[in-house]
Parts: sequence; structure tokens; C-alpha cells
Amino acid sequence: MIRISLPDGSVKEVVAGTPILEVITSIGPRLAKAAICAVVDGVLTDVREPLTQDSTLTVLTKEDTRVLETIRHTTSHIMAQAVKRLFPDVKLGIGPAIDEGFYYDFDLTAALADEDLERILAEMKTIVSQNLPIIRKELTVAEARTLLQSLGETYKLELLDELSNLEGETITFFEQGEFIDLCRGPHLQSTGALNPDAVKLLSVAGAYWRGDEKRPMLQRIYGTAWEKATDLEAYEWRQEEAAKRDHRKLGKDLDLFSIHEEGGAGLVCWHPKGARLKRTIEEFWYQQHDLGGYEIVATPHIGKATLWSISGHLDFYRDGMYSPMDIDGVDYYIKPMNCPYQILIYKTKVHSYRELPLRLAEMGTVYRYERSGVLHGLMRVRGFTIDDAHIICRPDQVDEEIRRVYAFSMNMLMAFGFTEFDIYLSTRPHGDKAVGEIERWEQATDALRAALDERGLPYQVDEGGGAFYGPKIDIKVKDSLGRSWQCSTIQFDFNLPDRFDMTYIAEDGKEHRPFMVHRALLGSLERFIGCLIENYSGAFPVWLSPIQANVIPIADRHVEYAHRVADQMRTAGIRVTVNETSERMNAKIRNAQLQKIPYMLVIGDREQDAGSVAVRLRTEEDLGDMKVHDAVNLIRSRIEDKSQQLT
RNA sequence: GCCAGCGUAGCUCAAUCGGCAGAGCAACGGAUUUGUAAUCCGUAGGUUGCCAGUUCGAUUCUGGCCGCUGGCUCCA
Repeated sequence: MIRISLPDGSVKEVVAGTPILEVITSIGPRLAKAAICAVVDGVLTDVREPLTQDSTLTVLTKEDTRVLETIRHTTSHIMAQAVKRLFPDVKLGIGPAIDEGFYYDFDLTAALADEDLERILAEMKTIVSQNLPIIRKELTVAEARTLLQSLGETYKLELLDELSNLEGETITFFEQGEFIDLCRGPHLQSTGALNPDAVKLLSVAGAYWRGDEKRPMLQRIYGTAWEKATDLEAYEWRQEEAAKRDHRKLGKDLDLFSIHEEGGAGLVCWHPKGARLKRTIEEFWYQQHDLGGYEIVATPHIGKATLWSISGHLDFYRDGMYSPMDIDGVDYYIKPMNCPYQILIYKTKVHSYRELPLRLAEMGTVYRYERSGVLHGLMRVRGFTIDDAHIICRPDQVDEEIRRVYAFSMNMLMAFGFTEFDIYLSTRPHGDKAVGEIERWEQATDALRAALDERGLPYQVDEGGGAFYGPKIDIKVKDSLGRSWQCSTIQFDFNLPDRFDMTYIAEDGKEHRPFMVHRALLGSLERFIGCLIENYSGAFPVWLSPIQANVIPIADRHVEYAHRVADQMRTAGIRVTVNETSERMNAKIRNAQLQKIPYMLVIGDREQDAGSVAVRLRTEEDLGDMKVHDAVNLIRSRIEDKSQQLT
């Protein structure tokens, strides 16, 4: 007998091997009917699985959001069944549930088009209406192999080979009608349990088998599934809202930047307003770095092959570099990274241990080859500016420096209004792929971990995910469509100090190798601005707004006073424009609103006589009449405190 | 790079099952001088991404290239 603990604190004793569903039935037949899946010892589990040891059991019904994973997984099976009915020669890849939906990969001779998605969905609805029971089966490896061979599922056979090594002898399958699939589960109890009105097939995409581009490309169908049709509608509405925040659309609407076919893919042109935004960020960044103990440097855009050969870039990073250009018979490369030149600056003299830590920083523009298919607005480009710095320090300074730089990084990101991050700690790659002594790796990794723990924010550890040259912390922020983009990175480097033979003279009068840390806080300025645009939907806090105030004279006779007001504002350091077109006031307000200008200063006879302005906010709030200097003070204080508040 | 889709005026989008390419906004000219999200009238704007091919005729069909979108892979 084994003991099963239930959420209400009660305990049921059952024979080992009793299926979960039987236990649930003994709790109540109604619950058994409503049960979609279960959580056993914290793991999402199919209700047909047997309980083999003492465990805690939670039954999930459709009220629990965790069942979505099960619903989506079953939907992917139903989709695969539909595809198999329509295209009998199809071979199945994998079909998991993902964040907001599911996909399934198919090896199919015919190319799938949107019309096919409609046909597939129609067939899926048929399968739902047939209400086929979903049966869980346990087979031995040999039985499983025979079954998959008879089905001709070569990809599944490959998966089976890996599974049979890992999981011993029992392989689970799920069967619904004529369809059977190798699968761990959990699944719904029948195809009829799916709500066909809450399912949508979204897109077809190519995907390499097992993510390996040397292997066949399969056709992946993405879809989404929910409990209720209203949930699907809510999801679609969220997608539409997210699309409105897309930085590519807002970049155009707000006249921030452009990328040109004639100029080249992935090469960004900043328009006046976008460049203003970029400059504001840079000015703040320089100011913070002055306060933070950094020395600002500047380095060239191209460099001789010699440099990239010493640094190892020509060996390890060649794929990311552009072809050399010939200057007087010597190969020069456009720089993909800033570090080698900063190291040359370090090496121009002998350094005492007293000088360290040395923190060299620059806004360094680099160019990297990116395959055409991965380019994406400002988020993935071929030319970008990194807010790059290299911290060179003694071993005894590592802890303090990492703590400082991590805090500096978080403060910087938070100053720009980001509050949600995904933080990763990547440790030493396994095997002999990593350079540098193990002790150094350990010291460095401990320093990174300590800084993260001290701050107390949750992070994930990517074991073995570090670069070959050192462990690192990565901080990612999410875009409007939920894709996460790396901004900050703090990376130890045990490679370049050796390659460039960097040294300092310690107390013992001998040369020692310093630690070196690469770090970027904003990452790529281009990407960072893309994230900023999406984070704020283009309605930037006042200090970042390219235009902070727009003066709106009601009639031509107010234009002169409007300019006097604007001059006062400008003198006070406010970025202000005057709308002197012959549009009506309503149109002027609308245009300012569409440009997401935080303050609209309306001026008519009343204001002109009183020496005031009528302040309207882009939030549609009307602050009414205000003396000009009061308006100036209000806007100035919102610029200075960098808040998102306008009042 | 690979798979699929897309590319029409500055922007958003129509249209042509192969037969003179259209609207709104923006721009420009004029009138209007307006009180919190679009004043009216007019003018101009295009080798339908580029290059070939098929055809009496291609923006439409075919091929190549460039670019964009969604993925795969990689990364700031």
C-alpha cells in the first residue's frame, strides 16, 4: 500500500500501481469526469498514469490554468491526426505545447499553405466531434520499435532510441482512433473534451529536425488552444495590442528611424527625433559613467588583421566578421567588437596594482555579419553601438567589482523604466572547451553568484552555458510580443588577457595577470531603444521624449506669444515646438497626441492676456491654466525626476 | 543561409481571372482664424521592389536577385 496525500490534508491508502484516475473516482465520480490532468509531487501528470509510491496528488480541472498545457498538447496530437488524414504520407516530428500554444513538425512533400490550415482545422473539428477516447499505452522498447517501424515513423524511431537509453523499458504512447503517437503526456481523456471554438492554427514555418541545420527541414504548424472561445478572443486581442506597440511600426509613426534597401539590411538611420532619443540616453550614460568611476575612451572602426589575429577573432569569430578591405596591401577588418583596441590602450604603459581597478568604457559601434533571415527591426541588426566597458582588476578586487557592476547595471536599466528581467548565470562549459584555470573560473563564478544572491532577484543558472573564455551574467528584457532580448551582459574573459599578455606589477614587484570583465549595460543601443519604444508604446517619459512640449496657438494672432513661451521653455532646457500651421486647434491637438508629445500648451486670447498657458497632457488630462513659469517648473521637475508621471 | 508568405504614391490600403492603376491621410496652392483627438476647395504625386523570360500586350504568369514578415539556427 502507498499513501497519497491530497490538498485538503487527507490521505488515501491505495495499492501501488493504482491509476490516478481510479484514486480520483474514489474521491468523487464528478471530479473524475472533470479531471483534465493531475500534479503528482509537483509534476504535471496524465490521469491514466499509475501511482507507484507515496506522493502528493492535486487534481486539475479546467478551472486551473496549468491544464492549458495539457489542452495544447492534446490539440497538437489532434492536429497531427488531422494532417495524417489529409496527407497520408506525412512523417511526424515533435509536437509540444509551448508558451501560448503548441506546434507540430511534419515531414511532408507538399508545401503547406494557408488554405491547408483551414482544411486541417476543419478536420480537427471532425476529430473533436467524433469524441475519440484517448488511451494511454505502455509498451516495451521492442514493441514500440515494431509499432513505429510499421508506421514508418523514422523520426519517432530516432527519439525512441534516445528514450530507451534514458528511461529504461517502458515507453508510453497515446492512442485516439486510428492515430497513435509516442508521447509522455499528459492528455485529455477524449478528443471531445477539447473546445473546438477555442483553437486556432496560426502559421506555417520551416524548422530543422532537432534544430540542426544539417538535418532535414520540417514544416512546423503553430497553433494556439484555450479553454473557452473568449480566452482565444482575449489572446487575439492581446496580440493585436502588442502589434500596435511594435517598435517597427512606432519607429515609422513617430519618425524615429529607418532602414533602407539601398543602404543595406540591418543598417539603421536615425531620424532627428530618434537621434535625439539616442543622444539623451548617451548623455545620461556618460554622466552615470563619470559618477561610476569609469574612464571614457574612443577607438577606431577598423583594424589590421594583426590585431584580430592576436585577439583570436579571426580564428573564433570569423563568421561574424565582414570580408577584409585592402589598405596599402594590408588586410583591415571592420570591428565586430571593441575589446582588442581597449586592451591596446591598457597596454600602452606598465600598470601598478595601485591603479586597479581600471574601468574603460566607450560607446563603440561595431559591425557583425548576421544571416539575412534573423534581422529584425532594431532588435537584430548588422551595425550597432555597444555601451561597452572593460574592467581590469586584481583577483582580490573581483568580488567588489562584480557587485558594483551588477548594481550599476540594474540601476541603469531601472532608470529607463524596466522592471521585469530574465536573469541568467552561465557557468563553465563542460569538457576541455574552456580556456583558463579552473580556480579562476570558480572564483569568477562565485563572484557572479554572490552579486546575484545579494540583490535577491530570481535568476536561472545555465550550467555549462558560459562562453569558452569565461562565465557570465546575462540580463534580458521582454518585448511586446513576449520575445526576450538580451541587454546587459557581464562576462569574465580568461582568454584575451593571455593573448595580449596583459599584466600589472603587484606588491611583490612581479608581473601578474589581471582579471578582465567585459560588460555592456544597455547592450546594443539600437536594441535597447527598440525595447524602450515597446516598453512605453512610444509614450516616453518626459526626460526621454524627443519633443517634450508642443505649443498650440489657437489663431494666427497668438503665434508671436506662442514663440515667446517656447523661447522661455527652450531656455529652461525643455525640447519644445510650436505648431503654426493653419490647422484648427482640434487638429493640432490630435497631431500632438498622435506624436505622443507629453505636454500640449494651448494658447488663445485668455492665456495671452494672462501670460499663461493651458496645459493638456497626452493622457487627455486637462490641467487648465497655468503661469508660464509654473508650466516650466512642472515640466522641468518631471524631466529631472525621470518619472513617467506628467503631473 | 534554410522553409513559408509578402513587396502597388511619403504613409495606410484598394484594383486588374493578362487589356489606359485608385482612395484616404500626408505634401503643395488657396480660402478659413477656429477653445481641447481630423475646416473646406483645389493641385500634384506611380516604369506597381529590381533584372530577365513567356505574350500582340505583364503590375498580374515564370525564373533570378534585393528587401520585408513569421519561424529554424546564432547572438548585443
